[in-house]
Order: sequence, then structure tokens, then C-alpha cells
Amino acid sequence: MQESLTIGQLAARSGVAQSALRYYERLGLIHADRTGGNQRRYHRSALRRVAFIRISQQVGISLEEIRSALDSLPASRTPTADDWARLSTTWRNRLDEKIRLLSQLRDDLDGCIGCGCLSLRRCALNNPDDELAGEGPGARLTLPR
Amino acid sequence: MQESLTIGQLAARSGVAQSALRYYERLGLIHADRTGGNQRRYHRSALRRVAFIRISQQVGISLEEIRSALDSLPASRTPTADDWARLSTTWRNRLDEKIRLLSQLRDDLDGCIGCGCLSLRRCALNNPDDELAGEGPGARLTLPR
DNA sequence: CCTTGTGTTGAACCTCGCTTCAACTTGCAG
DNA sequence: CTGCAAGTTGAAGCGAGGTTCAACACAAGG
Repeated sequence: MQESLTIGQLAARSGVAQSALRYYERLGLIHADRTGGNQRRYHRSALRRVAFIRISQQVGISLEEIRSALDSLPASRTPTADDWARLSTTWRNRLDEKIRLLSQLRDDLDGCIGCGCLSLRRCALNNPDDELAGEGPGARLTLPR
Repeated sequence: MQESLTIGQLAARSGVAQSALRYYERLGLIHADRTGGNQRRYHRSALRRVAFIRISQQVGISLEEIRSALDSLPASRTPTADDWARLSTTWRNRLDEKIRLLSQLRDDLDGCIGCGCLSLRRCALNNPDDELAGEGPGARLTLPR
């Protein structure tokens, strides 16, 4: 049983391209030891980090944000269950928030399907004279960014 | 009460930058009539279209996909409630799917918090000898793309 | 009429998240 | 020892989704 992975192996097992792994390393998201001949050798824990990165990306988090989250993991020792749990909890909250937002969006859309209007919470058909037009130019149809 | 909007007004009320609106127009997502002096004048319905575009983006849909969805709306007449309802229904399904995915992700993460493992459904700690290593290189930690 | 604010265009530039390439080095099997 | 797959680097390129800029035209009030 081997104790370290080549970049090819990590790529195959994580499903992430080698070029992406090198890119992650440049950005400081993952780390590799080097052989005498300068080749990367990854610790098994790299699999977890990479999985975490891809999960986070799916949730729409930038690599830079992910990097700073991962920075909270100790570099000196193998992360413990507690270390990961801390991160997981933070991320869980983000997921919850994201889910809440999407659900709200869906429900708003549903609520407006009858009139075909997409103004969300400020239906223009229910409010034909733009009575809500306040704050300068007018009513915003915008979503919170 | 005015019946058309300048680009500045549309930008202010939709919360989308003028440059982005022009960009959307180049991509064929929105349309503007022109004054004698070649300035854009938007129909009120443009607000709906723009709102729809931003909503769709939030759900992770590319502008190209959005364009082709919007193409299903009749160019010749003002879209009816039914036209929008058709679109809304399609989009509602996408939202549902997205929400389902995120929920699953969250639950998987939760289920694994105890051990600090992030492998999702194939916990490496529960499976230390990599027994699932099949198909070539080994067990995948990958998420479905 | 003049000024000021809005609008117009195309071209260039930007960030993010990678991929591709060229030119070279390592590692391992036979 | 040879040969070939796998790894290394930096630089360049790409596609999405815009923003910025320069140089110019139009609109509305005083």
C-alpha cells in the first residue's frame, strides 16, 4: 500500500485535471512534497482537500475564498476531524443560505406564474401604476447580489 | 407616464450596468427600439426580461442558454402570461433540481462531519483500505459535474 | 444658442478558472 | 542501459461575462 500519490494518480482519483491541480497549487490551495527529482508527491489527505475544493466550487465559492478557508487548517499537522468539522459547519451554513435563497426564488416565481410576471415581490401587474417607485429612479426588480 | 425607458433608466431600475445591457443586446438577449437619433428606447417588458436573465444567472445558467430560452418567446407580440408561464415552469424545474443537489450535498457533508471526512458516500475513514478502489486508478471522490 | 448630461460605437482590456504547448527531465520496466 | 511513459516549467491562449475608453452625437433647460 503506497503512502503518497503522483499527480497522475491524484488527477485520476479526484477527477480533476493535472493542469488544474498545478493551478490549485500555484494559488496555494493544495500542497505537494517533492521527490529528489522534483516530482510532486501528494499525501492522501490531498484527496480530501481536492474534494472539498470541488464541493465548494459547486456551491459557487471562488477559489480565493476557498483558499482562505483552507488556510485555517493547520499546515504543521494532519488536520483532525475537528479541524474539518469546523470547516464543514461553516460551509453547511453557506449551503443552507444558498438553498434558502433558491427556494425563495422558486416560490416567488411560482407565486407569479399566474400573471406571467417576473417582478418578484413587486408584481408590476398587481401594481400597474408603479406605486412602489421610490428611491430615485424607481422600483427595483433586482435580486440581491 | 412614460411608455419607454432610456438605457440609463433601465439600468437604474434593473440594477444592471448599461454596459451589461448593451452586452446582452449584442448577444441577442434583449432588444431596444431606436429613436430618430439612434438612441435605445426599451419597452417596459424589458424589465421583465432583464429580471429573468439575472434570476437565471443566479441559478447558474449561461447567457447562451438563457438566450435560447428567451428565443421561445414571440418577438412579434408582447409575451402573454402563458408565454411566461411556460418559461417559468421550465425554470422552476431547474431550480428544484439545483435545490435538490445542494440539499444532498449538505446532507452528505453533515453525515460525514463526525469523522471529518469529505469523501461523500465513500468515506475513506470507514473504508481505510480503499476497498472500493475499482475501475482503474481507484475510487473516485469526484462530484458529478 | 450654448451648455450639460446622456447616449452611441468599436476596440481594447479585465478577471476567473483553467488548458495547451514546447522544451526538457525523471522514473521504471525490460 | 535503453526506451518510453509520466512529470516539470513558464508562457501563451481561451471562453465567459463583462468594464473601460476615446471620440463623437443627441436632448433638454436656461
